[in-house]
Amino acid sequence: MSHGDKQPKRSREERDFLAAYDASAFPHPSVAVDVALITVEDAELRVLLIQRDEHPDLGRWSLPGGFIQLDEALDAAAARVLARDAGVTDVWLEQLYTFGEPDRDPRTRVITVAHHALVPAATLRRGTEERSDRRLARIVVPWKGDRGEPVRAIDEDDVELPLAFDHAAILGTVVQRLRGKLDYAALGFELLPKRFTLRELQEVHEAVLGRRLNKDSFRRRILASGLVTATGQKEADVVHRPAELFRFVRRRR
Amino acid sequence: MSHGDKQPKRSREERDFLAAYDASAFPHPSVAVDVALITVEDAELRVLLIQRDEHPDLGRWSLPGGFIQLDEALDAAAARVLARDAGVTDVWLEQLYTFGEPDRDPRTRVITVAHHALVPAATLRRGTEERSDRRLARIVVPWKGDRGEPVRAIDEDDVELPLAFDHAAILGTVVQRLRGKLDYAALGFELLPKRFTLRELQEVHEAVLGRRLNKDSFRRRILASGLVTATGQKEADVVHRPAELFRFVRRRR
DNA sequence: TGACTTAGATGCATCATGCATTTATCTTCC
DNA sequence: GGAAGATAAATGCATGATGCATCTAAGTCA
Repeated sequence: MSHGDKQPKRSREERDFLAAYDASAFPHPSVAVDVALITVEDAELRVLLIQRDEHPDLGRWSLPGGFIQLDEALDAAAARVLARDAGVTDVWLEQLYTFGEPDRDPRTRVITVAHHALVPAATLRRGTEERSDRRLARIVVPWKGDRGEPVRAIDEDDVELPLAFDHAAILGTVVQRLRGKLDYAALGFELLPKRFTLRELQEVHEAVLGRRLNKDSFRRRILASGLVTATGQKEADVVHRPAELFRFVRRRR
Repeated sequence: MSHGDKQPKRSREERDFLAAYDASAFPHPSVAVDVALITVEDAELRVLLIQRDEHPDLGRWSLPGGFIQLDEALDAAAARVLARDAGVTDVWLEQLYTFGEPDRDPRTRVITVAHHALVPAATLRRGTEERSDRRLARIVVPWKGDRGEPVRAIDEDDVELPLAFDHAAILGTVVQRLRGKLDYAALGFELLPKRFTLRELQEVHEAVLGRRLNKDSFRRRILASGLVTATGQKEADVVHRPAELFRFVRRRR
């Protein structure tokens, strides 16, 4: 996102106004960020959840999140929360949508700027030590297409994890947005290691979209896009003909 | 957007926690909404701008906006601002993106949840009395595609209107989003009167996309979509063969 | 009445997609 | 060592969408 128009020169009068400005003259809401850290493992869409150890919604599962600091940009707050709670840095991270229903948090008015982040499963497993209050939960999407309605989270033992606040709705919006962006943005690569086969890329796309894709058409489309290039290497340890390994090529503008 | 998970039953302990919660324990930013009210007139994308009569950025042109109230949903605040400053209600209105760079407002930390609204030009001209501090400015997009970089605003006398705060960047994001949604969302109809010709619809699409479209392909695609239906009426007062008037049909789910 | 303009239909070449078929290349089992 | 089983990867073809050219229709205006 592009910000930072150069500041105009300010008059003496305007500087006086700014010096006298009292921001506390009217009530302010709390502003937080929540981050849905998404990965694909075993051809299924997953998200990192943390069990709340405080009221409200104690015991329920939530996205990593926290209140923003007054001198901190929104994406910087999201990156901070992600590093603190998930131990990951330098991942694809984008603002998603801002949730601000007056009653979404029982404490007080909390507006949350939801973000989503993508990371390869291998990176996440490496960074996330096993803690009982963390789960890489499967996202179960009870709708087709781009409706964006709430989703459910299921852990590895097929137990549903009750979600805190409106995080089921936030995750529904995450899935909706990812499905919408997958076609024209190079998202799939963010979920894969540096080298990958076209089948792995297709499985990632299918996990995000929640439907099967035609293999030949997918291959032709990806190869024609110029987004991948063959490495000359082949995958190993498979019980069939090994596929060629590709890597992502940043698109020329 | 789907919110409002039914609230879980709260324990006595949790209710005590909530009663004792002190939201003022840490500093809060200000939260505002800004609304880009977009229309298409003379095959050009336009936006309603208001000249600021207060510091900061006095004299510069800004989107309608205002601080949110503590008991008010974000889209309700956007609708309130739109009714107050533009006199329009019941228009297509959607959240766009949240802008929160720490220095985007010189007064204090102001995070703004930007929205965009679409309205037919005829409706807007009817609702907007002529005021010297209002302009329906042309949006000049100095980039192609979906880059989303800042844009410029030009009034009817070809005078550039300097934009307040980061509103040039907000408007750039508006154009980016509209271009992205136009294909798969029924946006064009929001910018047209109830009955319209396919040429008018195409001109709206071209104004949003900033490029010419193939006429035959556009006609076939729209007619095949099932989103429009012929009314049997024809346009009047044109110096050539009159085109059939169509109306929008809400898509069956 | 004819010039002018745009609407709207038709035909065709091109390209993307879905599907079936064939061959290639690996592991595992006998 | 060879056959079975799996998937990779290429090829061919039918189908549908798109871009483009052409032709006719239906208005206004001089």
